[in-house]
Amino acid sequence: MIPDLVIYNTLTRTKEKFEPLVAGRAGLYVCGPTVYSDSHLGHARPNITFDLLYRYLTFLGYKVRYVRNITDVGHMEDEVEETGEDKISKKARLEQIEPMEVVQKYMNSFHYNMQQLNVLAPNIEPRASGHIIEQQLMIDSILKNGFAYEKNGSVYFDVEKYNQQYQYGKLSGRNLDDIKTNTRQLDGQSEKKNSFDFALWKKAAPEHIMRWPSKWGEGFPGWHLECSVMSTKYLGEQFDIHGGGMDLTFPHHECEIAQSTASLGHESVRYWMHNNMITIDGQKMARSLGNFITLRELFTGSNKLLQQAYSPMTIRFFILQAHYRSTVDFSNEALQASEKGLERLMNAMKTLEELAPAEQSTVDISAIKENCFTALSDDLNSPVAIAHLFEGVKIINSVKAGTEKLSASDLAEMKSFYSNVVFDILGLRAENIGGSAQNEVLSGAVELLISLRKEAKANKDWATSDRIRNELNTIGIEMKDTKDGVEWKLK
RNA sequence: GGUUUCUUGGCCGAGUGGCUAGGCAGCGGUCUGCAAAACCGUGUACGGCGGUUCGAAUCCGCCAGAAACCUCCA
Repeated sequence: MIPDLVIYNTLTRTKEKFEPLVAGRAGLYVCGPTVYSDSHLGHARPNITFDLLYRYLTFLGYKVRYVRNITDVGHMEDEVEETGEDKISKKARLEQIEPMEVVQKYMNSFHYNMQQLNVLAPNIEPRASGHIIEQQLMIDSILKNGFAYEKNGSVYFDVEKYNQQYQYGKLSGRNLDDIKTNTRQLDGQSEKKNSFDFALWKKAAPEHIMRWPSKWGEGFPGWHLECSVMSTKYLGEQFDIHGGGMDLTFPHHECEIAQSTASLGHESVRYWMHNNMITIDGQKMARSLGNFITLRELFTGSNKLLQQAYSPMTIRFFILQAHYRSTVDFSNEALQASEKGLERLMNAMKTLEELAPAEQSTVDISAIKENCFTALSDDLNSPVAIAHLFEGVKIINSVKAGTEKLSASDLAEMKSFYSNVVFDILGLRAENIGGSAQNEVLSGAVELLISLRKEAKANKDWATSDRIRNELNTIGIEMKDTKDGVEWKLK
């Protein structure tokens, strides 16, 4: 009853049915972060998108191996830094600490942010610095196959030569002639045969902190090599899905294809998936543009652009409410809308647990279920799946109000369906469960105030009852009278 | 300049050759000592101009505007 999963393959620019290389198993590689500063909202997108994919594949019964790398060698900053030092060593200099200390610090904060967002850990999280030997071996094989050349202690990929035999640019829809006429001339490129050649191994300048020995001299691996190496090491020379941000399509993923092909004689990736960007005022949010909001700032509200703090689940829901291949524009209004929508959904989840079964159902729930899975199977259309969930919310609330009825079996089906989709697949979780706050002392104190207020209300002493509510509100505890008693939560 | 893509109601955001996406806000109502919340109901939009078609917001062309990539980037 769940339709076949169809995913959009950047390579063919069409939606294709997902057919794994090995029946029942799925191999997934996703480009992870370069850990040199705090993660921002933009980083949440691919991680949540591919977390959804991972969760959905798992739900569909695949045994998934999910590999997501940590880039801890650093990428070149040719334009900004004429010295050509990499991001990590630059940051290390600024903070006067070891490069690996920078890496550890921001890797930890990245992991923490991902946990907050309920992003599952990958099965393998390889680091570029831990695969220097493997990278050198791949360079060897590319050299041996004649698609690279050494110059002054650096090794470059020979794009023109590669393009004679294979097709450079197939992923991003470019051809070499266009690239030739349009590539900007950059400094320090005299070593390369052509400006569009890229480094496989780069000789380390004396001041460059991160360096490893090699047969070409001390240096460090090129920008694109780690992914080719680590994906095939852990998933095989050919594997199912490679994901990442759209901005990585060219040159990063294009170069990955070239490296793997030049080394192995064939491509490795069967389905390329790319998530779109998060924009702010219509422009891409990026570290380099300086228009980013870190996840920590979002969760605490400490950024001038933010009118309030937004919880991790609000951020997750916000991202899931847009299709992963569309841009999604940041705004306080949009996030507040997501916050309220999520609250409505989660309240319905709670209500669902409390519903009493009836003899017979007065509504058909099968359509919602089917529509929801149809949407998810259609290239992970989470916004449409969520829309169908909200149709169910209406039913749940109507049952609670007594205008509709659900049989015991339908009710059980609804419970498992909502739990599957909301918790397991979309990866949402309940937040702000006030009454059962972790802190028992606080709970006890608030319960006492609630009972005092109840007495005041019984005596129609509105001044006292309002005072308790208002002053708690000032302190940061929100108290609400509902039909079923008093609810409270930390704001 | 090249490559790719986008333009949907007050805001966000799906989708589609003919059948109300959804959320938020607004409005009306229910509930309530008050407040807040919650719940129910409610909106007929697809950049402009042409073309194809019985019929287009959906296909084609042109125009306008925007973005991503071409340079590290999620």
